[in-house]
Amino acid sequence: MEEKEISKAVIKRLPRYYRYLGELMESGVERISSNELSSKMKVTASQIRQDLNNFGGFGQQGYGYNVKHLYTEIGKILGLDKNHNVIIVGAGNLGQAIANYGAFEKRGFIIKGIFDVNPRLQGVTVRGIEIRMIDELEQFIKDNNVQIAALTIPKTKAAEMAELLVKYGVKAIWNFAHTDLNLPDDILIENVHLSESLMRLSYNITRYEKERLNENDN
Amino acid sequence: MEEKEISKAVIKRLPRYYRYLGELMESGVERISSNELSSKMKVTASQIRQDLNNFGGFGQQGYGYNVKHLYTEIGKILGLDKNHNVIIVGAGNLGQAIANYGAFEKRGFIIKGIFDVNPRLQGVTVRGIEIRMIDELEQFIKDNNVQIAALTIPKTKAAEMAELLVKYGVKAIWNFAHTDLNLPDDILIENVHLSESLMRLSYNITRYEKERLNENDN
DNA sequence: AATCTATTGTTATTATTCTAACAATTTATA
DNA sequence: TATAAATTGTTAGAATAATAACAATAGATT
Ligand SMILES: NC(=O)c1ccc[n+]([C@@H]2O[C@H](COP(=O)([O-])OP(=O)(O)OC[C@H]3O[C@@H](n4cnc5c(N)ncnc54)[C@H](O)[C@@H]3O)[C@@H](O)[C@H]2O)c1
Ligand SMILES: NC(=O)c1ccc[n+]([C@@H]2O[C@H](COP(=O)([O-])OP(=O)(O)OC[C@H]3O[C@@H](n4cnc5c(N)ncnc54)[C@H](O)[C@@H]3O)[C@@H](O)[C@H]2O)c1
Repeated sequence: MEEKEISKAVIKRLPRYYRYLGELMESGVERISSNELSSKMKVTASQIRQDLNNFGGFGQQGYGYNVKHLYTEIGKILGLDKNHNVIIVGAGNLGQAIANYGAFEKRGFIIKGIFDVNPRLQGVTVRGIEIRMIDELEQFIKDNNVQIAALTIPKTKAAEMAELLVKYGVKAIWNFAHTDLNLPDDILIENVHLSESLMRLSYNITRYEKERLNENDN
Repeated sequence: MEEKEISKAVIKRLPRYYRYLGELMESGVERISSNELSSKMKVTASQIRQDLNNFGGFGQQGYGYNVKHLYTEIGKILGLDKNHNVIIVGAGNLGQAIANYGAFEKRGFIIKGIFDVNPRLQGVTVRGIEIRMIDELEQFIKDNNVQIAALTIPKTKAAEMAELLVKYGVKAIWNFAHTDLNLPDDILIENVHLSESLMRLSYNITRYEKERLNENDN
C-alpha cells in the first residue's frame, strides 16, 4: 500500500491550520465548515478541503469538520502526539532564548540539554537545564535518545558541528546558523535564516516605496 | 513604464544568492557561470538565469556573471544599500537576543531603540541600546524615522501593539509572536513562526520513521 | 418518509513555477 | 581574422499548485 506523496506546500500550511483549530477549540467552537475557516484564515475554502483531504476524510457532508477531532488528527500528522528529545548546541543569545521558552515543551519538544564550548558557561543552568561541555555530547545524545539538535553557534563552526552531531546519532537539525549544511539524505534539516527574512522585508519596503513614487508620477 | 511583477518564489531565493555571492567575493572569485553557481547552490542553472533576468541582464554571454557586480546589484534590489531604522518591541529572551546580534547593523538594519512594559527593564542597556518604556514609543518612532518594528512580545498583546505601532508610523513589522496580524494593506508583515518551523521538522521525522517501517515490511 | 439544504470529497480547469532547449552573442583560440 | 567554445537571455514545454465546479451525501425540515 503506497502512500501518496504530500506536497511541501501543504505541509507548510498544516501548522497554521493546527494553530487556528487550537484557538477555535479553546474558545469552545465544536464544528466548523471549510467556508467559515476560509474567511478566518484568508485562504480559499477549496484549498482547505483539498489540503485536509490529502490525509483522509476528516469532514462530513452537510456538517463540516469537528474542531477537536481535526485538531487531534493534524497533531498526529505533525507528530505532536509523541515527545521529541532536543538539545541546543550553542548557549549564546539565541540558544538561551530558545532554552528559556517553555512553550516548546507543551508541544512535546523536550529540551534535554544545552551544550557550549565556553568553559565559563559550564554548569550554568537555563530554566533548570544545565549547560554542558562538548566532550559530554556523544554520550549524552546516546543516553537521551536525542533526535533534534538546535544549532545556534557561529556559522564558521556550524558545518563541522553538524557532522559531529549526525555522527553521534542526531536525526534532525534545526539550523539557525547562516549557512547551508551538507548532510546525508536521511538527515532532516530545517533552516531558520533570520537575516533572509529581514532582507525580504527590506525588499518589500523598497519596492513599495518605488511603487508609490511611480503612482505620484501619473 | 510598467514594472513586471516579480514572483514571491523569486524574492525568497534572492537572499540566498546574495549570501553565496558574498562568500564567493570574499574568497576572491571574480566571475561565475550559472552552471558553476548551480552546482554550488544545488539549484538548476536555468532557474538561476531566469531569476536574475527578472531584474535585468547582469551576465554576459560566453563570460558569465561578474561576482562583485552581481552582489552589489542584488544588494540594491533587496534594499540593502540603504539603512533601515528598527526598533525592538519586547525586551525579553528573543528581543534581547536580536538586539545583541551585531550583524544586522552591517546590512543596514540599525537598531535605534528597544521597548518594553516592564519597569524593571527601564534604563537597562543591551549592546549599548537603552530599553525604554512604551510611553516614549510614539515620539521615538517619529523622531527616529523608524520603519521596521521587531515584535517580540507575548501573542496575546501582539495584535493590539501592532496596531499601535502602525498608528505611530511604523511601515513594516517583523513578527515573532505566534499570531496573524491584521493590518492595512500598505503595512508589510514578515512572520517568523519558530514553532511552525519546529512542527515541520517533527512532521518530517514522523514521516521518515513511517517510511522506514514500510520498507522493512517489504 | 420525503424533500430540502449545507457542505464535503473529488474531478476539471486555470495559474504559477520550474526545467529544458536553443538561438544570439561574447570570449578564447588557431 | 576566422572559427570554435562557452554561456547567456529567452522562448517553449512540463510539472506543480491553486481554484472552481459539481456530484455525492449527511443532516435538518416538513
Ligand atoms: N541572535 C540573533 O538574533 C541571530 C540572528 C540571525 C542569525 N543568528 C545566528 O545564530 C547563531 C547564534 O547566534 P547568537 O547570537 O546566539 O551567537 P552568540 O555568539 O551569542 O552564541 C554563540 C554561542 O556558541 C558557542 N559556540 C561557539 N562554537 C561552538 C561549538 N563548536 N560548539 C558549541 N558551542 C559553540 C559560543 O561559545 C557562544 O556561546 C549564529 O550563527 C548567528 O549568526 C543569530
Ligand atoms: N523565545 C523563543 O524561543 C520563542 C520561540 C517562539 C516564539 N516566541 C515568541 O516570541 C515572543 C517573545 O518571546 P520571548 O521568549 O522573548 O518572551 P519573553 O516573555 O521573554 O519576553 C516578552 C517581553 O515582552 C514584554 N512585553 C509584554 N507586553 C508588552 C507590551 N505590550 N509592550 C512591550 N513589551 C511587552 C515583557 O515584559 C517581556 O519582557 C512571544 O510571542 C513568543 O511566543 C519565542
